[in-house]
Amino acid sequence: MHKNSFFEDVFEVVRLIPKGKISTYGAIAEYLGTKGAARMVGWALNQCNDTGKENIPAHRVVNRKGLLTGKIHFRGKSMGGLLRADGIQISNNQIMDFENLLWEPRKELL
DNA sequence: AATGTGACACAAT
DNA sequence: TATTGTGCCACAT
Repeated sequence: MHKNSFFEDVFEVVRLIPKGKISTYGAIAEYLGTKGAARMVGWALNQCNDTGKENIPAHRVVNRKGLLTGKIHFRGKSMGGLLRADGIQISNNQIMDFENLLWEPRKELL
């Protein structure tokens, strides 16, 4: 069952984030059973910039405070713009109503 | 095989 | 309350 690498697991979970919702690095790492690998989740998502992984809504993953810490790593379109396209409101790199929009795979995918 | 890295998370100050 | 420092784990080199 561990055929997929950690990165691929991350991609798979991120792909499941519904439009209009967002998740966090820590929540995803925790769901994958490696709670301490939150940083690794971000690094994995960095690979999303590569062609072929454009289906992955990396913009829906933020840190646990709802801050768009990863926006600087986006090439081309801005992270905030993509989130707004999902109907999410942003103010000063902070997702509005963050807690209400949070999608935790640990709960949702159970 | 060992060391370095990183889009985090948390505790201590 | 805001900063700072440390842990953390899987991947890259």
